Order: sequence, then C-alpha cells, then structure tokens
Amino acid sequence: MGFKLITMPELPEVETIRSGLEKYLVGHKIEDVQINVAKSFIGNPKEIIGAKIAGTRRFGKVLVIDLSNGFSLLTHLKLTGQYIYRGPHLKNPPSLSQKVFGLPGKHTRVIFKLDQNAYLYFNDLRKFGWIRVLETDKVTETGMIGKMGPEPLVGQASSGQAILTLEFFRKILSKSKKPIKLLLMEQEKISGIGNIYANEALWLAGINPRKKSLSLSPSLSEKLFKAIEKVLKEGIKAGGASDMHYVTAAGDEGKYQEHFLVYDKKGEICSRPACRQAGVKIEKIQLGGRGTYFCPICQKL
DNA sequence: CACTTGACCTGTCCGC
DNA sequence: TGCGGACAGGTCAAGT
Repeated sequence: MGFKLITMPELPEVETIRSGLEKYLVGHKIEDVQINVAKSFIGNPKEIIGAKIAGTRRFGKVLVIDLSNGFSLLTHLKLTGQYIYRGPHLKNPPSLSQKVFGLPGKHTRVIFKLDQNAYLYFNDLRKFGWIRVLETDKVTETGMIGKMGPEPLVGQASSGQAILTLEFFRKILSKSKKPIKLLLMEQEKISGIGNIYANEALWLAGINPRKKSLSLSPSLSEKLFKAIEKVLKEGIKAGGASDMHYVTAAGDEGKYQEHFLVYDKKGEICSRPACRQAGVKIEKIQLGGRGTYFCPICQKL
C-alpha cells in the first residue's frame, strides 16, 4: 500500500466518521472550544458551549452535529480533515493510526472539550476544511446543503433529503454534455461522490470517464446507477478508504483502498478477466484537472 | 452561459 | 544529499 495519495473523505468515509461520532458523542456536553486556526471555525463558539450533543447527520460529504440548544455544527473535511474522539464512550480505543496528526498535534485546528474528560479533535493538515455554527432549522436550506443533489444511497438519506432514483439519474444525464465522470462528481447533481468512487463506479460499469453524459444508453445508465450504489456500499462496509489522511472517529484506518480496481492503478493490469489475459494496462489521464484512471479496452469511449 | 483554470494549503515523492 | 517542482483533490472564484 502506497502512501502517496490523499484519499479525501467521500460519502463512505464521511458516513463512517458520522456513525462513529454518533456512537461516541451523543449525550456529551460541550464544555469548551479551543480554536487554534481561525479559518477552521466559522461562527461564534459561545453559541455551542454548554450545549449537549443530540445527534449526527450527513448530507453528501457534509457532516452535521446537532446540539440540544437549537444550534448545529456543520463540517466539511475537504481533503485532509479528521475528527477524532477520545473519551469514555470509546471502549478500548484502537492504537492510534500513524495517519493521525497527534492528539493534539501539529495539525490540530480545533479542540472540543467535552464533559467526562472527553475530547473531540479536529485535525486538518491543509486547512481546507471548516466547521461552521448554524441554527439547526437553517441547516437544510443554507449554503452547500441547500443546493445539494440527492443522496445516492437508499437508506442513507437524512430526513428531508431526496434519494437518487434511476429516473432522476437519467434525467440529469440527458441534460449534460459533460464527460460522465465530471457529472458524477458534481455535488449539486448528486451528493457524495468524489474522485475515487467516480473512477471505481465507471470501471465497474465499463464506461469511459470521458463519455458524454447524454450519450449513455438506457442500459448503460442503469448499469452505472447500480455500480455507484455498489461501490459506495462496499466503501462503507470496508470502513472507508485510507491511503493518506482518512481515519475513523476512533482514529483507525479503513480498508477500501485494498479493493481499488482502477484508482491509483496506472500501469497495472486491468483485473477484468479478458483484459488480464491480454495484459491490458490501466491508463491515467487528467479530466477537469483531476487524476482519472481507466482501462482503455473494457472502458472504451 | 458553459466550461476551464487557479487559489486555497501542506506534505511527499521524484528527478537532477 | 539537497532542492525544486509536480502532484494530491473539493470547492469556489475568476477568467475565457
């Protein structure tokens, strides 16, 4: 396993972090907030001090922590954000992954001091991530979440969020001339898919990432729809993909990177039987400025 | 209007 | 060995 990639939290990673936070944080009270980097925390910390943590939600890649006093904390982890809990609700904490930047460490931007001598650390190497204080009843209509497309995983939508249906998926595709991969990653169309899972889903469906969205046949769009669901589900099942900075709320690593079929596989033999036999190698191109991996044979344009 | 590129950051890796 | 540059990728702003 290489250590050169930054595997940013996408839907399965954020969902894994969320379910950990749900387990560990609910019932805790926020006693204090220490902000080490001003741009990492937007809003007034006084509005959350003294509040109890009531629950967690996820909208696409945005994590929401709802408090008992009418306020919520929204977080986007962007590329390198980590939320790590230490306290009595985490029995037998796993040995801290080396990917964790210390607790606290050099890259700890915000520390929430909770009751019962517990702490929630927000680490973020590149400072792209943010935590924002917002009234709970404004969460679904404000900013990114307000414009966000439907949730691609059945059973995973937060209340009030639409689920992506095949019909809606086809409708989105039919309206866009963009390369399909770029469309999949557009959060205002579908929420939660990033570079890794877009690459993986397209390989699984046997579709070239550059193919124009509106040119997908009904059978291909259905194939892709199912592939998206499959890779996201398997991502969650594996606890997310850790190559560089992603860890769960307990501070340990996910395993989905071991299941990668194309992502970061440039020059390796495509694992589809016919391609493997013929020795076809995975290629890498830039699409929308992002690294894009595909098999030139089983993902023909 | 649609699409592309750059900025935001920091660390790692690669080649000279 | 040291150093500079390319690269990693989500989102938004600015440019074409």
